Amino acid sequence: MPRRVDHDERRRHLTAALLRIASTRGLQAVSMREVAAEAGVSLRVVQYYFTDKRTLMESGIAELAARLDRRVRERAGALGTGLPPRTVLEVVLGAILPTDEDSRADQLAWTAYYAAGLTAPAEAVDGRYAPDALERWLTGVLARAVEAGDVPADIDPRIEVVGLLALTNGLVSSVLGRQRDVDDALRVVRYRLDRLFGPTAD
Amino acid sequence: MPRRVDHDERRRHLTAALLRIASTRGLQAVSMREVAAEAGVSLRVVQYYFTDKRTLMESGIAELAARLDRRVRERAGALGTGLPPRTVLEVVLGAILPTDEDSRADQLAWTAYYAAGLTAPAEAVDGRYAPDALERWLTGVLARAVEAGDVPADIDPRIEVVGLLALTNGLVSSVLGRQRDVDDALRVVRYRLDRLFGPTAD
DNA sequence: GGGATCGGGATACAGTCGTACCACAGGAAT
DNA sequence: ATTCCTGTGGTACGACTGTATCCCGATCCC
Repeated sequence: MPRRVDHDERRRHLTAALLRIASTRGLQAVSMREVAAEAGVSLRVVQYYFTDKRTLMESGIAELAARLDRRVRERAGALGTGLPPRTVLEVVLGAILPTDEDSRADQLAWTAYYAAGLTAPAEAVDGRYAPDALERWLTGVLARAVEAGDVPADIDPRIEVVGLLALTNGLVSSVLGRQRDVDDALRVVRYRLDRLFGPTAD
Repeated sequence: MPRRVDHDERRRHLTAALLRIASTRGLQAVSMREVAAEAGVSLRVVQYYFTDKRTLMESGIAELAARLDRRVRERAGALGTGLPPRTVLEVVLGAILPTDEDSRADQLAWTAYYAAGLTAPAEAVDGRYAPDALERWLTGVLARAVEAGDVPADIDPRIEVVGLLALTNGLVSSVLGRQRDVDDALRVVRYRLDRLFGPTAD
């Protein structure tokens, strides 16, 4: 059989299998054997590329964080710089919402990891995804909007952004739970932005 | 040995033990044996009062829903009727945030159940907690505030309330994850209400 | 007083889990 | 050509799981 093997490629394959299980059957359905079966390999292979289950799980959350981060970064980057702040906010917040099946699956897995981390501080989600960075970035964007007069001068950019991010997270949760669909969630976000930026000059 | 036993009391005791485990060590740490140990009884007793594990778990989420509901209802009720809408909203949303150790524990358990329900549709959280009822109630409150002129006439009470509830849920999540403390979260909620109700006539 | 029933102690069973270990095929290095 | 190392199949072990079964002390009904 194949001699020299690309370990990274192998690991990505297994990690993808792990996340597929996590997003469809939950984190408690993730066992080394299940991952092996999902990836179409033997248990030994999973053991070989991830010595521990802990290592395996960490690989899962790392990949997840990378995916979510990439999704936001891609959409923001695809629009270039110099966009109106209102557009930046809408695009970034919209990128967080689970708009297609892939992002829905990732957000499901992310939620599972987050919940697990809440009651297992050791393996917490921590600053992996670094929402703080996002928070700081958007706060800067909004602060510039204040200076430009796009937005009432008496707002607090920091608290506005914290609120917008919390709002979006809350909407994600309700979309995942199917209490609301994505379009409704987007409508709520746009409504908030409309009220923040005044009458829409759309 | 005690002969006739209060089954409901027994079940409440066991359910409390279950929730204690769920909120500290997570839902995956909940086994019949662990619940028995936490409650100081034998495995057989847990089996006796909850034939299934499924039954046990359902008792847990039912109790949780009752607690969260009671918390909101108590605080709102303690203030009587005829309060200004702004106060009602602040009190109700504040009652959702985990302000003390008990409510924090309950929200942790709730989050665990919610996450589990997302990937196990069969035993989903469903309409148990009925946030829809809350949503409708608050929408009515806000609609009356519009009529009374306490609030800009061009707002959409329904979307405002959906946004406020999503915001609060998002804040709960970040408070549980210790990215923010409760006071910060309360500040964000009050800030939003200030912007909604205009200059605070505090 | 004698069943019958309730409450619960003890233990067993089959399954799944993470992990460890042994064996071995086959290219790499010498 | 021999040796060594890498990748993988198979399997075993001990811990834990939910569930089932057997048993018995105590109280209630008659």
